[in-house]
Amino acid sequence: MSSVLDGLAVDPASDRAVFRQIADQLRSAIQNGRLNEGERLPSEAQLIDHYGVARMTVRNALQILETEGLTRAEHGRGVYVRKRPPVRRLASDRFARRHRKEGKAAFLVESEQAGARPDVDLIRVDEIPVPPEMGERLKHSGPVVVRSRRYSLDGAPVETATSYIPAEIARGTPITDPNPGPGGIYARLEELGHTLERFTEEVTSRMPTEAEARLLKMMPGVPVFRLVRTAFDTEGRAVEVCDTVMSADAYVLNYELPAH
Amino acid sequence: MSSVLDGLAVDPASDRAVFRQIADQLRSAIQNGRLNEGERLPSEAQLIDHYGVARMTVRNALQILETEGLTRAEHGRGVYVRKRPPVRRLASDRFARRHRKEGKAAFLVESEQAGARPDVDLIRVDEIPVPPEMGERLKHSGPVVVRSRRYSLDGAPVETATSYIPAEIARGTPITDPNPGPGGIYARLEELGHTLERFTEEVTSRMPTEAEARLLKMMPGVPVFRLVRTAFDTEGRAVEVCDTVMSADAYVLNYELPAH
DNA sequence: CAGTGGTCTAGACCACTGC
DNA sequence: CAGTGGTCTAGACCACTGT
Repeated sequence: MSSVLDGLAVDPASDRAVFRQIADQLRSAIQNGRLNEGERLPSEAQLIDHYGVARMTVRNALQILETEGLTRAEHGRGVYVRKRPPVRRLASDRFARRHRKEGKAAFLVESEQAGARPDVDLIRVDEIPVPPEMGERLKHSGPVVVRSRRYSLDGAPVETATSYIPAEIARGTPITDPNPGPGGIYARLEELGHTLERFTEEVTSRMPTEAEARLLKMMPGVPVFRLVRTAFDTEGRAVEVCDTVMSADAYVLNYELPAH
Repeated sequence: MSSVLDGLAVDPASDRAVFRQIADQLRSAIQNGRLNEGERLPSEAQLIDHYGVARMTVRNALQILETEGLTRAEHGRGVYVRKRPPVRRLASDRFARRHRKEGKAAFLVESEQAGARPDVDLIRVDEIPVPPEMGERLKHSGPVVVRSRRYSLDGAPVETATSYIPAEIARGTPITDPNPGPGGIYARLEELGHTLERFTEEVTSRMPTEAEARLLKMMPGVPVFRLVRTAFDTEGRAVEVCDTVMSADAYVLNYELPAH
């Protein structure tokens, strides 16, 4: 019976805790390919037998790997080496006007290029007093129209987005419809005379909240990107802020910076 | 004796596991300010008494909060609500030539603006065969000069960076010195005739490896940004790739995108 | 020293999966 | 059904902190 555990043992006298040593050995088995993506790890019972330790010790070791995002536990089935999901690469020109000409919103265009089936759900439109953070970004203190929605690829949720638009701009326009029409809300803003000139994006990363983990069906050990984009028109006015939370394992963000 | 636990209890009959209920209650105490930054949580013993559960149950609850980055445990002292560290905001024009004119490297300039004491250590310069990923980015297959270093702010490590420069460009120049001189290696590259025209940056986020967590002295539950920047000269040639790993709680990345 | 968290043992019962 | 991971109990000894 050959196994990934062959020849592996822990040193109870070591400074390093036993459960960390076990985690180290399983981690390197994953990293150098003795355990491949999607393969099952030895069961808890097997690890208990092999290392001669208590169940808690084994479970602490497995928890480390799960927290690092290397494995996922499936109740009743086993612990598996996690597969890396297909990633969505965001180009720095993804909001360029030429991509809107086709009458499609950014998310749909990119998904098709990536060969994945896109989906949008949980669409909600409201009018509320502007939240303080968004008021600062918009330099606006009146009410705002809030559009929130969730995006999925091949049925897996990857991103939630919430847009804030000053109500005086959006009220009574297709922007307040669940489906704002071809080209998305940026196309509508331009039709309303707010020709878009530039966007700023602010990117942070952290562990998801419980609510985010549930909405995005996230595995433990995966962080989120928070990306807040502000759209400015040619008069320098901020006309929209979009607050996006993305499962970080599904994204690569690309940006282009000038040298001058 | 008033305490944050006053009136809190768990429902053993609930679908939600007891340790998750305890975590939920502590989490909301943190989020709505009944427990402030830097304050100590009730000790394990107090939680055991209050909820009438075993120690493992309490520890599982505390582990959730630690994984979420909300608390840190200090051996022998207690469990504390984590303070958010000062963040470093990276502007999209941080590599603009005008910022080099003063003869300072980007990191030093930004740190001074932020009012923090910068530090660079663990500097290493080597010449090695190009690693495959970097070869692709550089479109280069020969040897490369590798410069690695670690940056700290006010004594706290925040970022490691490794630069790859084709050896035919860097060999025998100040780029191979531990201290490459005023303006950093970008200034040296321009003196060598490689006027820089643009940079691309690729941003991802994930949990740190063990080695990264150690080097950056990271708290559990904090992800890292990986930022890979490629510098192109006016002839369109990639002259440097810089592979950066940053403690995500210490950074906000800002980018500017054109709309056309 | 007492109080704290870190590690570990040796069980128990449960819910889920696949045969 | 047997095997898996999920939850929980009730202890033990240790290392670190502050008084």
